[in-house]
Amino acid sequence: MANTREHLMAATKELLWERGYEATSPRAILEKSGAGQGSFYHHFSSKAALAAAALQEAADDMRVNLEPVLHSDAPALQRIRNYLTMPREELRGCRIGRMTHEPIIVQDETLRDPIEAYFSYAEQELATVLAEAQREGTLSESINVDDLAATLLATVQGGYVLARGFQDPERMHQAIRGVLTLIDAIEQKKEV
Amino acid sequence: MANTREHLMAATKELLWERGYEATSPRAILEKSGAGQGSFYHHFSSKAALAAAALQEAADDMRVNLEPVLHSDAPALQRIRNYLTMPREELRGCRIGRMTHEPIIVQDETLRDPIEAYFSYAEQELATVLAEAQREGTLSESINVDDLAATLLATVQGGYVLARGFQDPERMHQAIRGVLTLIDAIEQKKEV
DNA sequence: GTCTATATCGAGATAGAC
DNA sequence: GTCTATCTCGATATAGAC
Repeated sequence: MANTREHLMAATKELLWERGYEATSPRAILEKSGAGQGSFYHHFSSKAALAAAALQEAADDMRVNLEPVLHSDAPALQRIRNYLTMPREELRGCRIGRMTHEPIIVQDETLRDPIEAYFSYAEQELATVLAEAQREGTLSESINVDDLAATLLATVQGGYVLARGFQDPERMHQAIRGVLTLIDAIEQKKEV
Repeated sequence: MANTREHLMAATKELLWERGYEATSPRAILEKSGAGQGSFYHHFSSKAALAAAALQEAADDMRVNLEPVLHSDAPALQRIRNYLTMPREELRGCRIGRMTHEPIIVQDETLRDPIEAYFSYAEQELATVLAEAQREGTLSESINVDDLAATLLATVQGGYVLARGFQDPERMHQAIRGVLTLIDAIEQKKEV
């Protein structure tokens, strides 16, 4: 197989999402990917190395999903709403955010890097769109866009936590609706 | 030791907070608690049974922290602000929320129960205080208090995720500031 | 680049003495 | 109630042949 490496990566991405890092064993990766023992340690020096590569890919996937939503030709504040309401796998949790509570991930530079980079990217992008909304006149200039961007990200991340805690996707939607209501309430109507 | 059981519980609460369920081994619990093998399985039938008891206690602790903040004699909306800004161990994460991403926790009724119960309690309490704010005239009646309560909880939970992802407590504060700003913006000034 | 065999260690629990 | 000994299994690799 020329693409054994890809198979290993794909299996690892799935397993990390489902079980996290510690609970994902090389054995499980081999079974899911169909690769053999030898292939694993031929392509990657360790479980950590494979996981780091898989996390990087997962973060890239998420960027690819986010990009069109925040850069459509809709008005800025509408793009923010679109971000908040974009389809999500509520019960599976966030592939990136779910890793943050494993000490081993947070302590290992290589493993934490893709996570921090993704969050950083997402906050930046959101803040940029919020700043556009200010220029368009729909968002008050008095709002700190970096803070609000963090709030939006946090609401989504926390929404996943609630959905999983209750085992009910609706709990995430509820949190999202709440923040949408706040945004509606502060939206400045443009002169006509 | 008459209170070996308590020592086991206390050690487990700490370890669950720090490492989560799967990564917490009976061995580690014994070392931290100072108890011996025999005591563990004398007092608890399994690791899961001990963890369930420990999670229940942790949730109770959190209730005890929350209660005075939401039931002080401050105006309702101020109590909400106090909730959002109460001191937290940002980098340690939420003792309850951090568990939600472990499949084994979510699948086991006994383990998920204390988590769901705590979230349910917190949402209820927040919603009640928000409804008081509506009666006091500082919060618009058009706001759905259940949705907003979910948003507040989610912001805090997501704030933990961000703080851990960046390994920076400030990231949580940022998210909190953002939602405080929104609340300030929608607050209805009472007639004087 | 992939395979099978082997090694070491800790997890999670049981057994039976004290 | 607590102790020490023991058991079984899976995690995470390494070794060396093909």
